[in-house]
Amino acid sequence: MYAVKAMPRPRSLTPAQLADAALAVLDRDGLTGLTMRAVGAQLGTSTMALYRYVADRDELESLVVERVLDGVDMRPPADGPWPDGIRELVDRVRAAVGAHPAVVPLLPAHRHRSPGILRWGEAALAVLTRGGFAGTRRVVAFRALLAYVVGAIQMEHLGALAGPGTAVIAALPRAEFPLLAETARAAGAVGPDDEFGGGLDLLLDGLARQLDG
Amino acid sequence: MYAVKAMPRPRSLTPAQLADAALAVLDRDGLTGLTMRAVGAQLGTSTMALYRYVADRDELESLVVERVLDGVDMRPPADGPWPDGIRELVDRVRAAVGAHPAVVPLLPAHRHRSPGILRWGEAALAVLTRGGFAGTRRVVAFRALLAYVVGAIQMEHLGALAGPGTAVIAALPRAEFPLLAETARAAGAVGPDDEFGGGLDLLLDGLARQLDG
DNA sequence: GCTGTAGGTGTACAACGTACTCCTACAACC
DNA sequence: GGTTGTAGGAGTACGTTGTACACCTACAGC
Repeated sequence: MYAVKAMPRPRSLTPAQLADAALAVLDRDGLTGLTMRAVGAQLGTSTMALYRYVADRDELESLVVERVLDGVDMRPPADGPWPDGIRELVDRVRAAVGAHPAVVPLLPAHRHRSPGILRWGEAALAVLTRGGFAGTRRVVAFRALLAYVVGAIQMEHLGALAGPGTAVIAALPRAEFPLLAETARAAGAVGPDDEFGGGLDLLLDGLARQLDG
Repeated sequence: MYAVKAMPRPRSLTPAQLADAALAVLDRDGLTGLTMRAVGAQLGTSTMALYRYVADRDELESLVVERVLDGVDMRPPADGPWPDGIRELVDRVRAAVGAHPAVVPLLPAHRHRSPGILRWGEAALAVLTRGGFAGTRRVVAFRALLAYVVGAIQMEHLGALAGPGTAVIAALPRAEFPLLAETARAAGAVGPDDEFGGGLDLLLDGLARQLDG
């Protein structure tokens, strides 16, 4: 292996450039616009050149997810009450994802393989552990937190009740969905941050109560 | 309009048959296998005949979602403590979806338009209202509940921590993700029901605490 | 310079959603 | 019971997707 006869042409792209280009396409044209051809055009290369960097479209999506999560500070906040630490961690991913809403549909599918999401999980577990959670309780707490965050972020970017989506529901047949219509109207006074944070607080309160009891 | 000259050939399919066929394809071949051609073949009709019943593939998916939710009892439980009512409602949808796991990725996108999901929301709001929630609090409670349910169901069927997905995480590099690895091992002792229900209980505890305080 | 390697390009194909055109079968009339 | 108008169903065809394959190309090392 040490006596290599010749070295090939060096790569003209970095994975980071590829990820940036794909993210740019995603931000501009949405998830349906994220095609191999579009990313190739964005980079000024052929479509097939991308396959020297990723095995398939799925891997390209992974690259995008990772790129969005790259800017997130994944260090667990070390001081302060543990619920504040969780809130901080949650807010960081929420902000990062909010800057690129089109990645939202990709998150559930890439949840297992994404190093970024795994690092976030590790940080969240560190905070929970510091708060006193261990064993089965920690498993359930962690999963509940993840479920809420995943669900709430999706709700937020697929038409929140507080937001443009409200109008749709407010126009529902009153007779059939009286409570939904009423709730949709009341939701106008609740901002996305209050909605997201309020739900998280409910979960954190439940966790705190479990620690006490 | 009353003197119609001739009546056309009657439809040979019912929407229900179409929904059943699509659901059968979805169950058998997964979401990627749910194509117009496959559903046409399943029904023994041409592909294009489907377009007499649905405008496009998206509408076909709506039909499938509705079919899955059709069997769910959407009447809000009228007696017993309100948290038990919520648990009951949540368990019903979870069971229905669990019988057709491949629909899970469709749920977030169809959340707004699906009459079935709307009816579920109305029922959940009825229970929350009976429990004493109103105004802004009810908005936040409802949204938090929905976020948790949507998120938890997706986590459950896209590889739960307690479940087959555990193995993937348990194989993580220990040095980099010590807590995740440990949690994955501990998760082996937690069944999916305990995991799902435990998280829901945390949220319900938070809600109950809010009502008291 | 020569050369071997891996990078980049172009072509091609199967499968998808669906627009368009034609044929067909039935209910309502004489 | 034949005729007819209507909407349903079938067939064909097109643009777009991911990607397999075969080819050419440019550079590091001799």
